[in-house]
Amino acid sequence: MFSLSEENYLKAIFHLERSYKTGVSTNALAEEMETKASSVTDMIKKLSGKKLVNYRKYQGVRLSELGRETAIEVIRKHRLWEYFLVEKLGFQWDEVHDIAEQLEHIKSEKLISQLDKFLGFPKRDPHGDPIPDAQGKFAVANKILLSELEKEKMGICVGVKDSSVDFLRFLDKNNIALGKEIKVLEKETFDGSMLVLIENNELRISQIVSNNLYIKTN
Amino acid sequence: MFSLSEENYLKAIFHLERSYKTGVSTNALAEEMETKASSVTDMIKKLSGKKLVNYRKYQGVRLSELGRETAIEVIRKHRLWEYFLVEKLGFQWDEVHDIAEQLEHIKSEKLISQLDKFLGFPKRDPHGDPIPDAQGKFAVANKILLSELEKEKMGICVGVKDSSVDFLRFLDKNNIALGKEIKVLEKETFDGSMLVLIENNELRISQIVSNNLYIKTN
DNA sequence: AATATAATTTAGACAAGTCTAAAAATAGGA
DNA sequence: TCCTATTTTTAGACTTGTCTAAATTATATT
Repeated sequence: MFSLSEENYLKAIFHLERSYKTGVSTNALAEEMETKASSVTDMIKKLSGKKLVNYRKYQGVRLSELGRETAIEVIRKHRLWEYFLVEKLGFQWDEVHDIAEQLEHIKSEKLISQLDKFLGFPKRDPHGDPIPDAQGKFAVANKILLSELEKEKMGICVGVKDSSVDFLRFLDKNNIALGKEIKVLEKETFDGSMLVLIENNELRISQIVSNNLYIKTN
Repeated sequence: MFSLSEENYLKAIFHLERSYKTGVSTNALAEEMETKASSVTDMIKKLSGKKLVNYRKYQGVRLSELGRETAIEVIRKHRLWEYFLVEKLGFQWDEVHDIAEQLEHIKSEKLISQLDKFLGFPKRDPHGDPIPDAQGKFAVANKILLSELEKEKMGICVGVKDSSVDFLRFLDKNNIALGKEIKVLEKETFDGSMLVLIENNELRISQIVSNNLYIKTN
């Protein structure tokens, strides 16, 4: 249907649209795709010709309905494969991204529907991100950043914002994992750090970390 | 490491080397790859430059040691994925080839070793073909064509030579599957057909079929 | 051994996706 | 508003893998 490159662009635009509500700029897309702005312009024209994006010169791009559906389908595949790699093949959550980047481009509807069934229709991938269902519907977010959690309140780790290998390794090293309960003991105003309790261990956490960890409350 | 196209050529040369012991001809490779002879020549030059094949103009190609190892690694991946699709995801054996053609090019050593372990280190894929182990060793063949089986002798179906969808469908329709015991009741000399017994059913089989079905004896 | 036919290679072109360098458009500050 | 800095687009080139058409080499037949 669509090429590997086209799918990757659609995915990147989808993710960037959260921050660029009025349209994703060429430079932002170039940085996300680790390529040059001129290459982005070329590809945008192609996507536009295929009715996958809406584009007016110098005004940035936005996904069309078709483009959004396609992007969500790729994201669905990516997250299902990540779940498979962790739950069935015993990978760590910081090892799966690059492999899923390849697997997400395999073309077979039946493969994905059977995989979904085999995995028990999981709702979230190992990083806590929702897995779209076959109709493209996401589970609702219902999560806040740890940094937004008030003193003395508690919640459960449900996801990470930054899923870089370094950050995931840091979390593992400090025994922070999805599903674990976390309680805010103290918040320092001057540097934004906080003291938290996780499995009876007190831990001081920087603002950078608390800004990258999602918590489900109540 | 190597491109998708390069891997496909190596795999094709590997398979053709069984019939073309002295070197695989350009035309044979072109037919196998469903491309033109001139494209094959171009690619062979590239493979030769990468020390994957031995090539002298007009003399056909043969895999180098490196080329053979690479081809076997791709075949290992293909067959492990086929096994996964049938045994874990519930696919029929005639549906898996095209999907495995895509999955075989995913690059990750750990993915394959973990998949192998998850599947219980299977020795044969759903078509009865041996799955090379991590060192590239194949299980020994020990099989003959049904057409070579003598009257009154019996054996077990272990594989197919032609794994076209049509042929696999035909086998399913006639209740012939891998692992089933088959006995030759009669052989007709004039048309090569034979009467066989499979699960208490008598069945007349043409020579074309018996030439495409592998049997393990004793 | 000469010649016709078949197989193979070469030459030049094309599409996809990328790049560099230059041109054009936009945005922000005086 | 005008000018400058930034962003974006265009033009032309390159790589990979493919193609057609023509040239070359090998094979087979007499």
